[in-house]
Amino acid sequence: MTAPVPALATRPGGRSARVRAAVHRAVAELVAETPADGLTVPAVAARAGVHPTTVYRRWRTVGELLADVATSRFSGEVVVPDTGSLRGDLRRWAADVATDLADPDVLALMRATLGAGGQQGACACRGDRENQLAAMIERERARGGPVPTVERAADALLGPLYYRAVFLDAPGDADWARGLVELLLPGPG
Amino acid sequence: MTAPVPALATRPGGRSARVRAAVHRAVAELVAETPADGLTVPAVAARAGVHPTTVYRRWRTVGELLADVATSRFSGEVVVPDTGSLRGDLRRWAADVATDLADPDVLALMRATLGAGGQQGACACRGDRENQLAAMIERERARGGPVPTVERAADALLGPLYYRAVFLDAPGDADWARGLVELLLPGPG
DNA sequence: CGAGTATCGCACTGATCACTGCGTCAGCTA
DNA sequence: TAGCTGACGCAGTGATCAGTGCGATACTCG
Repeated sequence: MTAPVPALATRPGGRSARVRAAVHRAVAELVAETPADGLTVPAVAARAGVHPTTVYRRWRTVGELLADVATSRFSGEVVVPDTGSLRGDLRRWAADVATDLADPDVLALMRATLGAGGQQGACACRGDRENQLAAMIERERARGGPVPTVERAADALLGPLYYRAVFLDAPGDADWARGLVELLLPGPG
Repeated sequence: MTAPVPALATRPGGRSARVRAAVHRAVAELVAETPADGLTVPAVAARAGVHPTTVYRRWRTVGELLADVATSRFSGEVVVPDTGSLRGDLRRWAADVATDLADPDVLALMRATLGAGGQQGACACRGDRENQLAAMIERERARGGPVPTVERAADALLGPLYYRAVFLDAPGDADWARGLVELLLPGPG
């Protein structure tokens, strides 16, 4: 958790960044294509047009590589909206998350990361979703409105969203995701 | 989906069943021990005291093997309670599921199955949890009580339960699981 | 623009894995 | 108890993978 990508800190620009991007793209493509396993370092390197040695050096194992890719993928795709009310923020945010999770490639990446990355990979798949949730709730609290706990909001929103995406074949759509918010927040819809 | 274990149908007793049990136990042990990946057919065979050829024949790939083990593991561990009321049934059932998911070995098996088994593995991890939920709800409906849809119950119960188990480090305890039921069912707690 | 340093590519090795005929043995049935 | 069928173990092969020095290259900083 201290330095997932030690190389990027010392030399951020130029070829290193290019190699990193190519490897990330290769991982995403291969995970989306291959059924499930079979994701090996030589395969990733060949797809990225990079020597396998490079991948072995920068990322120790396939699990760390997947966790790194997942961290990048699940951070920044969804932004925290600001509609003026907690209900509006959560509705838009939940719909965005649901849309993001509906992508089969994202799903494949998440499953592969869970399998190979262990606990670290699982946390990478959450990205900063819980932090975004906390930010929206905190903003509402600053406005003086009644707010649920972050824990409860995560149970009511992230739980169903991720459960459907990972374990069911049919990911929820945006309307269903917005409905989750109505169940979480009492009062007039 | 037609015949996950073709061998068991024709010759259920004796050595075949013994081999199957040994392989299942070996998979569970190895998944619990090894960090994440590295689960190979030779390793499983060696742990089970079985020749690798046998594993290759009965289960085509590691993914199918994991899906088979997960199906066995996640079916039958939790039974449908019958307390006389939907609330009581769900409370006990949710607590049982939470307790089951708190086992790190179960968690490791689930993550590995998700990673290697793809969609089939994901369904295997649910086991017959949704069917159990549907059974409890259907029984309450026969009693004439108000019931939520199975979909909503799954979102409110299985969603948080599985989300916490897989993506968070801290699985929910039994009290928290019972609290989920109170949020699902309106009225007096 | 030049020196310094980190990163990458190349060639190589040991080890492991996935997979296939063939003979043998155990379990079902009459 | 005897015959038959199917599952298992054995030996072996081609292929792939993980991991390691060494030289070359590209980026950063003074």
